[in-house]
Amino acid sequence: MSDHRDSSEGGTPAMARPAFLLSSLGLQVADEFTERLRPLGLEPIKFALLAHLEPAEGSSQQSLADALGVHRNAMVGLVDELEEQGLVQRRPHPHDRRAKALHLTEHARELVERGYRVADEHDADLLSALEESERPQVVSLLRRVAEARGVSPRGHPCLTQNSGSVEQTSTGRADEEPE
Amino acid sequence: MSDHRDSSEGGTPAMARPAFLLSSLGLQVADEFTERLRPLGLEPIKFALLAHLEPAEGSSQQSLADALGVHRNAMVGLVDELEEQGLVQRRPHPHDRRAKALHLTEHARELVERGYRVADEHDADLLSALEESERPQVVSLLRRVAEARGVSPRGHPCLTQNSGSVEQTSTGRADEEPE
DNA sequence: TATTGTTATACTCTATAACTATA
DNA sequence: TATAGTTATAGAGTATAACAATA
Repeated sequence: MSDHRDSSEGGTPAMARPAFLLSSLGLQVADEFTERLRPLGLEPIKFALLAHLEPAEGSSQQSLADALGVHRNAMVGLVDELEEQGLVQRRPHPHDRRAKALHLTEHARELVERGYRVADEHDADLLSALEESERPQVVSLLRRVAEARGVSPRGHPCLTQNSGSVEQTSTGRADEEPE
Repeated sequence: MSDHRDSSEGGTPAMARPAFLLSSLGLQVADEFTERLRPLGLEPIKFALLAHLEPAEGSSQQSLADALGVHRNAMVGLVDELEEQGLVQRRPHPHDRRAKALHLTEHARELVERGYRVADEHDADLLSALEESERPQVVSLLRRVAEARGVSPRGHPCLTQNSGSVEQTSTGRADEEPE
């Protein structure tokens, strides 16, 4: 099966090139996670939002946006939709009347739980072609590569939206809002 | 260094999840390749086009589009730009007056050569954090995972454009045009 | 003066349809 | 009737700017 025409490419077959292999696999994996999440009515970025919010309820949109690496402008639409889905609520912020305190609904907490299970299944299926003993090996090797290259959770495909504002920000840093 | 706040995520830290690790790394790698290719005046899809054309000069736009997994509509713009860059030429096709036979210029052949070198360097740098002996290990492990999941060069991020036409195609198959 | 949330706008990308000339 | 190349258009996604309320 599969038409391996890669040998026509410049000496090294494409699938023997680490970079090509990694980027191809990475995209396929991201796409598949998106599909697995779809039945829950969530896109990856929305799952990430809910998951980040779960241990930090009451956060402002701005601080959540910072944590996710998205711009606050994009945050508005995300929260709009999640609110329509009955997953988050915007409440007045106790310490800052400009801000909205975000809260999860009970339904959302269930969804986050299910989302993590989907991720667990995805992870398990992903490496199912390898021997039990080999799985921690790849993860460890990949992790070392990722660390050496400064890959952080923040740079994730799903979270890649508008994160760099050119607006006039003098301090350049917003502080955490507790509780 | 790096603020590892991943431990806040549902039991398993994000960077310990194979799927998250792979998709994050994959995106970063793809982005970096794009950057490394930029000085050549090439985007990945254009490099792929030239590289595919190199051992198959005289191909029609349609057959090249099929090989790359892009739609022929998108092909037009790509070839337009490559022609403006003085990298490809559209000549009359010897056997089919509807088609254009694509040919590389001498400059393009040099660029393809340089592009492959960029890819080689990228591959080398990518795994430089690992021991010599570990590098073929990751590649082998990843390749087995990729094969088990049916990941082919065709599904590459760079090549992901409009490949599914809904137009009326009865036979659904175009034949190769030699020489 | 700076920041939060919001809205509107512009810009890029991609997908689809439709046209022409050939087959 | 089907296919190669082309063009135009529509839609999604993303980035930027600007505004009102509040700090």
